[in-house]
Amino acid sequence: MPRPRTPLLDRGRIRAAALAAVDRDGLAGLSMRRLAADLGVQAPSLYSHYRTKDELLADVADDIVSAVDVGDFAADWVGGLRTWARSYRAALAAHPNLVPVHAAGPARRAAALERADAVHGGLVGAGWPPRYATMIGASTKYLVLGAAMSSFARGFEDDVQVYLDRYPHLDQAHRLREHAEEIDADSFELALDAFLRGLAELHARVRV
Amino acid sequence: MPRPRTPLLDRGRIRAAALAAVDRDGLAGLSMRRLAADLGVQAPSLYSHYRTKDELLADVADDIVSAVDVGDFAADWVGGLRTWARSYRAALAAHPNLVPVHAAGPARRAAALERADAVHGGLVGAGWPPRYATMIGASTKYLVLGAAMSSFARGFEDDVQVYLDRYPHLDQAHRLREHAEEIDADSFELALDAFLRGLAELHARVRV
DNA sequence: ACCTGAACACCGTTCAAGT
DNA sequence: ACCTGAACACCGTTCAAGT
Repeated sequence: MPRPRTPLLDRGRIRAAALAAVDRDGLAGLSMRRLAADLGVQAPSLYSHYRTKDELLADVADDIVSAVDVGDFAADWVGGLRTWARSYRAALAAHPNLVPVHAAGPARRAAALERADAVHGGLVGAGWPPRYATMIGASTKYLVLGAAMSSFARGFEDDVQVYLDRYPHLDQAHRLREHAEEIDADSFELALDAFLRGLAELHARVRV
Repeated sequence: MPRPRTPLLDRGRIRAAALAAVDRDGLAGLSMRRLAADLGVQAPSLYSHYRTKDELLADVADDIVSAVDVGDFAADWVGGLRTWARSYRAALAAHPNLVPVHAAGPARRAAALERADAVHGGLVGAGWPPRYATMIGASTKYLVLGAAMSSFARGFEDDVQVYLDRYPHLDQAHRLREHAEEIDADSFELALDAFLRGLAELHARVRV
């Protein structure tokens, strides 16, 4: 096979194909060989563009985080946090199989670091002591990552018999799956609302 | 090799070795071959006791969940939630590499289902409508799983140079790692406190 | 019933060779 | 510079054979 005039691959095409494969087959279902096959090349060709599979996945995750909105801290910090959390959760929930990669932290991923920087700056600018800004950033991330990854509703089986008899309070649990998306979204909104409400109370006390 | 008088393996020993291996090498580092070697047998021997690696991991996860305390709902639901969330987070954080397995949901794991049942019953018994009880259970699980898995503080590098210049508000981020445990624990307490405070406000409104 | 060696169909990654 | 085939050191799981 002669080397083609224009390269067969580039990093963008590899990322797009990897994301599609992870959405389709799950994180465990992604292999460099299958990904290469999707792109019409052999597996080792990928290593001309990405040094490892992990580096590729980190880059895919950073693409997704680019859609997260941290621009609402100017007016008030509660609104800034709410916009951040909602857009963060929406971005992650669109590709739930990739959430474990986000969980690894920003480390050296540029888009993720820019967001962490903006959130911290927004909170400190609103009067939160740096230590609290760190904790609030962490807390919100816990909520978003937990919500995006764990899909409470999808964690139950839809077979009634599994829960009947032994778990009296779970007699409706088999119905969770069919409304999973709605329940997960509503649960996240409830959690965010309660959390921000509690934070606002705390804010008054911390400023003195 | 003759078959020994007493079996070399049993499910309990396999689970204990698997948990130790996951704590040591991470979830990705666990292989049935290495696990078998740790136990002094060949890999296929494991399949006389567990049908698949996934089934083994689900069982290990269920062992861990057995330590979670859901017995505090009798007096008041806020205290019940707090005890549940704290003991849940502590149990998971003791084996953070295993959190993705917990994230898969209770499904058919007995200990996990008993806890889900008790939490739902406790909340409904305290006057929450079933729909809210579901959402509160989900919300709390988001917080716990997110906190146990993502370790906000460990997500940053401890090299100063990585963040300097480009991310002005992250100028202290390289210090996060050395206080990671404390920061993660405090952040979780802050989140739980704010969340419960907000829920208490909501409770008053929902009961009318 | 429980354990073994051999085998099947996979992995991520490296490397010398081709253009 | 980019892609290839071959190879290395692994995987989870199955299965016939042993006791």
